[in-house]
Amino acid sequence: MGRWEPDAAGRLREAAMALYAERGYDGTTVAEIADRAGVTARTFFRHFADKREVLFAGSEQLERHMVEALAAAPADATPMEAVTAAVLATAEFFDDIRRDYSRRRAAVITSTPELRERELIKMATLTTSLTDGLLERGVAPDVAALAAETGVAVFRVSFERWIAAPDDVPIADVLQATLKTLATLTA
Amino acid sequence: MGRWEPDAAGRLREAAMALYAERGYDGTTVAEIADRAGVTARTFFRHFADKREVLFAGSEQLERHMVEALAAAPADATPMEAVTAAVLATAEFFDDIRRDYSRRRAAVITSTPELRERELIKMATLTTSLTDGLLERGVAPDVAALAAETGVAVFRVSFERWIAAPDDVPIADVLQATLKTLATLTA
DNA sequence: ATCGGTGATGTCAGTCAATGACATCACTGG
DNA sequence: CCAGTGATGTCATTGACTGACATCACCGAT
Repeated sequence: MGRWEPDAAGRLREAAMALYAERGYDGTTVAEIADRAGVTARTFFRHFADKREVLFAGSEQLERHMVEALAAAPADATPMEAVTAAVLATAEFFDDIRRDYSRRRAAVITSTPELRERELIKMATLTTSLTDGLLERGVAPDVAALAAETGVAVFRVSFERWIAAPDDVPIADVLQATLKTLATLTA
Repeated sequence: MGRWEPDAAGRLREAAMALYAERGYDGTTVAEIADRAGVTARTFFRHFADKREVLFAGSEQLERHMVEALAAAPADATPMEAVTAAVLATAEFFDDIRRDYSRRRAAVITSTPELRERELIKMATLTTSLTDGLLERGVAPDVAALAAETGVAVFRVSFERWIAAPDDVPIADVLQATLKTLATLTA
């Protein structure tokens, strides 16, 4: 396929993460990322819309997965039950291998305003998708929006906790714990 | 003060809004904005951090105002009562004159991803500030975060409604109505 | 009224993100 | 072995943003 080695996008992702972690986002140029990945800057922009997007490559996949889990929930499930299924489905994306990457990624994002902006809009998009999924299940608009918002909040909080947790704690446990906390809060 | 006319920042704001509305955000260059305002592009960047920020100039002011209103609430007010005071205080910023500007501004923002990102981070910052304000009132962290989030949501929804509402509806009424809806929802 | 300081602006040069147009190479199927 | 396809390289260009330095208006002190 490629002119040389395969998986240029993957190499670009790794190169970007390494350089962002090492020199910071602002201190890294696209040309440097491309060099390290063995391609040109032009190729970088063929794989990623901009310099930020390289850190959010998996997000569409995750979103699709959550929406599918939402749709796959039993027809008689309550809105919150369906959302819970979608949230729990994220566990399949974050195994122990991804944890180290996730940690470094989170560190870079929180320290870079431009990247925090991008993350916020990704979360907003995710919320919209889940809301739409609930609407297709016949959920009332108000309830759908609120349930989706809550689900994304649970995912966000859980993800942060998982990153900060010891290495032997799987994300599934954290998600369950967060959902339990939510239940006690609203009880 | 200025080399020529005063209030260069104000002229830049108006010029930017006019051009964004006319040619779109992407179709407008900073040089064009500066030209219309009678200054150079370099001066634009002395007043605004970047091309996006020119549309969010008043936000720090609004945020400060809300935080002050929050702090000024009676010591025995509940967290939600204090947040309500902060939300209602925004009415002083959006008179009828600002309405037309707000409408055009909203139209540009919703149609430009880059600007939506910036708006999201502004709202996130506002939420953080309100949370901090509540913490200083001795509110428990969980409650503070939730109350702040709710308050910002009310403001956001109200603002959208106000823009869509007929010209004779003041924003204060919309804010009250939204708060009332919230009360019935949580009842 | 003159002088010097201060702050805002202009000028200039430069870096870097991002995009369009076109050439080129690797791989595929016939 | 050849033509087609897709990914990549090359080149040129635009435009956002920054640093360094000069310049001008204004203000207070002399």
